[in-house]
Amino acid sequence: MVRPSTPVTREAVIDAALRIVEQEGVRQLSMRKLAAELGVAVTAIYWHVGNREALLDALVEREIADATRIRPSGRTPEARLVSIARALRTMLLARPHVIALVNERGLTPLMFLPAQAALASELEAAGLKGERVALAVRAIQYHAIGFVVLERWTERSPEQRPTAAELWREHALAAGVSPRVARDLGEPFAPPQVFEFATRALVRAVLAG
Amino acid sequence: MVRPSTPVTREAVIDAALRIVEQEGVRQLSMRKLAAELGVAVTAIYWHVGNREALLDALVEREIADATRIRPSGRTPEARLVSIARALRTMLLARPHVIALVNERGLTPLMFLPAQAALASELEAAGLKGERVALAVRAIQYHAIGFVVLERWTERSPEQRPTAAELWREHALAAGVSPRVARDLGEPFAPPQVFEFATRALVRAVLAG
DNA sequence: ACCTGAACACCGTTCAAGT
DNA sequence: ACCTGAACACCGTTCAAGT
Repeated sequence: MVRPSTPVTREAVIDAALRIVEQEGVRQLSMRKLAAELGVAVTAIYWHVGNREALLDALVEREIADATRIRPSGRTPEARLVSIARALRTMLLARPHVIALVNERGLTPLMFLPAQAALASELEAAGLKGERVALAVRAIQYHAIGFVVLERWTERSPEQRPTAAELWREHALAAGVSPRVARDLGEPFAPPQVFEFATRALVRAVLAG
Repeated sequence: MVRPSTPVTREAVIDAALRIVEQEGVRQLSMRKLAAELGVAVTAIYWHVGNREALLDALVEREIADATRIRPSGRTPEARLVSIARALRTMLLARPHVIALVNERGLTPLMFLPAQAALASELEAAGLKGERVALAVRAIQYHAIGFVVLERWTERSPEQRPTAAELWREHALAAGVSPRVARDLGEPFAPPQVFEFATRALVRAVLAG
């Protein structure tokens, strides 16, 4: 993986680090590995970016700059609000490893400001007033972000050892749940479908007051 | 922190590890620190628990065994469903560091089975049928767990550098949001209140179909 | 300005050896 | 059965020294 004579720049270091972080996760990013990949001594990295912490700062800065502005689409308030939540989900799925880093660095408000503003604006346009607006903004925001975080978790985690299906086969009757529902819960589910369903329900309830 | 002559048992190792994990986080759990705390050589730990990974397995096993069964309370379906979500939140807040470990070890279905069963049972009792039941179970489950994960994140993260208040002071007008709402969004919020509001809204919408 | 090698204080883990 | 010390292969980081 050693690139012989290409001059190493700060940008190149950040590029390489970003690649490792996105592909293998933050824990796999070691200064020595990075140096090896760039074909320089470990200490050269330190000259360019300071240290590991500062390197992660630089990653985060770049990712936040890339975060696209949110543009609501649709004609009804419900559709427009759901479209914001959907955009939030898409943005987070495209930046899997960075969210935690952003948060550690205290830049979460900055990152989610566009989405918050869009939600608030739509909710006011839909007629919501007073303290209910901020409450509704946060409810939708937490719902969307929390959902995606869990969704990513489930994707990344290894196969579950007692399968959901196995568990539901054993416990269905004792739990007072019908066979049909027990079977459904034992099967894998499509996150986008659940996200759409839950978001739509939440938005509708929030608009109804 | 050296306990001189007390015999070190497997249980004592797990106890000490659990204390470190809950107080300082998983990353701070090092075999050497653990050994120092117990007053033995590092390698003694290995005799008792195998290795670091196996030690974390043991932690998780104990925590799952401690996870209390969920007992819905309240008279209306809405109240009972909200009470399950609330119990889920309480359980997770009491076990901050363990959720990620449980998930890495593939034991998530096992941990959340009681809550899933309780939700499914209540939703069927409320008259929901067919595929909508499993969909609703997952919507509520993801909502509750996702919310708490974010809530913990926000608590643990350092002070945010551009304050939400500062950001909202600058951007309020450009974003098309009223001064009142901008001020509200610039202030810190009470997670339990938002959780209650969002959960109630979601549950109501799910029950309405 | 940019890079190197040596060194320090940390890790997790293995292994032969002690009682 | 239970514990030790030495050793190995890893970390992040600093520093004096090179061009």
